[in-house]
Amino acid sequence: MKNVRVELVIAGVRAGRVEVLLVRLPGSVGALPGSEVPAGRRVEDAAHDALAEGAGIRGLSLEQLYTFDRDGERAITVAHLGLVAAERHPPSPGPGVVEVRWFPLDDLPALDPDALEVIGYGRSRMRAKAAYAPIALQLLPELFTLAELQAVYEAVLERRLDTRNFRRDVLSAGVVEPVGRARADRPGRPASLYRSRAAADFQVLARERRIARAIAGASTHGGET
Amino acid sequence: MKNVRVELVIAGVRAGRVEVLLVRLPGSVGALPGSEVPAGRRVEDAAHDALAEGAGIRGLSLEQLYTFDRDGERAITVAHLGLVAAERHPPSPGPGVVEVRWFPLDDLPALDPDALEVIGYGRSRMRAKAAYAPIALQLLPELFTLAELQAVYEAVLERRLDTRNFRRDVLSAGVVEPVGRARADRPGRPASLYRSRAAADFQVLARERRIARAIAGASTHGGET
DNA sequence: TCAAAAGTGTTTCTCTTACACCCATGT
DNA sequence: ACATGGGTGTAAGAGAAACACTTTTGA
Repeated sequence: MKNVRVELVIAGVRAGRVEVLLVRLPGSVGALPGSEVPAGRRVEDAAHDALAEGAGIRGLSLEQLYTFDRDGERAITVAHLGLVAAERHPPSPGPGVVEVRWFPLDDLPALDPDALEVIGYGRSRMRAKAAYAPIALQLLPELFTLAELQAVYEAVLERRLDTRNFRRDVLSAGVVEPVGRARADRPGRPASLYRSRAAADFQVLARERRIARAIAGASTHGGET
Repeated sequence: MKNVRVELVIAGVRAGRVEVLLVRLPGSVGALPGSEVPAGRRVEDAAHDALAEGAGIRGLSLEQLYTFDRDGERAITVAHLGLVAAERHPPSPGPGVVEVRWFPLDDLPALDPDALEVIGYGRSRMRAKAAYAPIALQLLPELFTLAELQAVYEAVLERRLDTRNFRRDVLSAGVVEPVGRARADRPGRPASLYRSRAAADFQVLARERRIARAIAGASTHGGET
């Protein structure tokens, strides 16, 4: 018998940076959203509960990351990863939570080292997954421009992509479709909007690897060795 | 509070087939080695214990696979994967175990569906890992021929590799070194023996991907699309 | 008319794949 | 001598990467 906890790495991308959701509990520094798993509750359900209760975010699809067992005494922690469009999920602190906020990965507040390790796992998984699944589509609102899509990939993969190659590959993969309208709010030529063709089913099968590779792997632009 | 179990997928390769270790407990069909995790024991340590006690195999490096929580009531199961050279680890049944044996993946005995699912996870992980880490070196005895190495990859990847490409890639990757001697026990030209240059550190870093790809990806020979 | 972002094809190169014959030994 | 498995190089093709200018809008 052991105490079992869930912890959540909820990741989004904003302004070209990957961000994670952190909560602050009364009298403590920042931490990942999480909770104890009650005796009769499934671990995955408890993860959803913790996210809903701690940060007011519901209906996300969560993926198990790793099970940590640090000391053998206290509890084991089953870490999960969730990807969301940050702008569309303004988090609201639940009961017993002082503050919930997005923090860029490269500008995290003071955190306990275990949480940092969990975040590291999340970041790796995210990057690895980008290589075979169109995760960027989960990180954007329903309508987006190809430049925004590219920016998400660049943030996740931490390298610059070549625009021409990227556009060619994404379009020929057929995972997005143009909505035709164009923004005209900012200076510069307005971009056409697209939406994911995958619609509801973001779960990409392994045999669709070719598509995923196209969308993920689009070539670099003078990257390092 | 929940009961926590460990279960182990111990995989080897023999005669060109991937095999897993199964135990038979009194009055039950086959099952994966495993046990409850005692309260004060780390999960990973418990996994090593279960393998030592159930099958008499020690000192293996184990990798966490996934944490299963099937019903929410009984227990959660943290599954692990271990790779071994089957010939070098003749399993011996521990106390309370009727029989321990290697079974080829394509010829498993009656098993409960949960165990099959865990084995499926192990098989996927193994195949995926072969793409970026030289796992085949863990599946062979200390000295081996390149033909044996190739056979292991073919078993794990479930496709045939082209001998010339395979040898070129493996040798140019520099992960093995010739020991120079040659067997002369069977008919045919004796093969030179090699050993892993990685010696103790089988843990291959991500940035060595190029090497790993070389050893893993060596080209197909008229495989299917 | 200028600043700002969007959009568009072609060429080079590297990596992957395909392929067939001679060599060394045991019987 | 022959049967058996070991060992070797090259050429064609596919996929990845590099590269610069024109277009459309707001200010």
